[in-house]
Amino acid sequence: MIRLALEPLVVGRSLRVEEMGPHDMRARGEGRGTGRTKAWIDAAGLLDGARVSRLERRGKRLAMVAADGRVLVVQLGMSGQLMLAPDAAATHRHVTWRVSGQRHPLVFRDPRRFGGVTPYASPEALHEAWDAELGVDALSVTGPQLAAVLRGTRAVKALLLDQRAIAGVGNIYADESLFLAGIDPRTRCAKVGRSRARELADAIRTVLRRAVRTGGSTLRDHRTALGKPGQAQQLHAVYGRSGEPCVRCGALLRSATLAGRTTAWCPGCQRRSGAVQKG
DNA sequence: CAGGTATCCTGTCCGC
DNA sequence: TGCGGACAGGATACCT
Repeated sequence: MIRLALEPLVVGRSLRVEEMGPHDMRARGEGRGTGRTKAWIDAAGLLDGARVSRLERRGKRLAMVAADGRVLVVQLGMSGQLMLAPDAAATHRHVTWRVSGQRHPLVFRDPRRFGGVTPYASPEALHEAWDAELGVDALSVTGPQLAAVLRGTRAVKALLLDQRAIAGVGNIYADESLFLAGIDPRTRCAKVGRSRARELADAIRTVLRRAVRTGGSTLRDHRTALGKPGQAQQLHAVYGRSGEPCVRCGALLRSATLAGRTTAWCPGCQRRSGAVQKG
């Protein structure tokens, strides 16, 4: 979504770092302080004077690849925004780039500072890192690919949140995908058979494509790269609806903490694979 | 190995 | 109106 929206606005254009926020952000392998660390200044300033040749995305990470080979990856975390729009909020801006030929700057802002930027010396270095840290991209995951990582005793919900297994699924869309596939989030990975793995892969692609098409889920702060609220939250069948009746079967939706995250599901529609369901 | 928990931050909402 | 606490879209370090 963000990549699709920004691509026509920044590719082929040059960047100037116009402003840097007062705080440093997470830079891989570095701690954070209240002031600016050298790592942060190096990362945030990396694309100063660079011409953007393309944008690449895998999972939740977006890479801006410069014509001279420099690469800057942006991760938004929980509250991050990357936008080129007239109404980008002025607070919590961490990097502001002037984009040649564009009236409005490109802004990376993130109130909670869970996001960050990571510099790479080349596209090769970028891909090497991504291959090591990220699994197959969720927007195009296939049944066999998912089946290959569905091993072990952990809950399938935990696997969906593991970016090394599948890259790009977060808490909302993990729950929505499991609902669409009719799988109980507590199901152990190894209990998910091949056919259900395919159904889950289909569900993940469907849910994410829908979310991309509708601009993502705006619960509060989220905005598209053009500054508009998303609409995907209107499609939520289970996320944030614990206690309400299931849209499919009417049973009351349950919730529990799983893999450290609030998890909602329908006890009627979603079942554990394999053995007979038990309380 | 895998699960739970704490941690990094700020903003918002709710109950008192 | 103010205040404390719970909670939030993510990721990781560190326990057990």
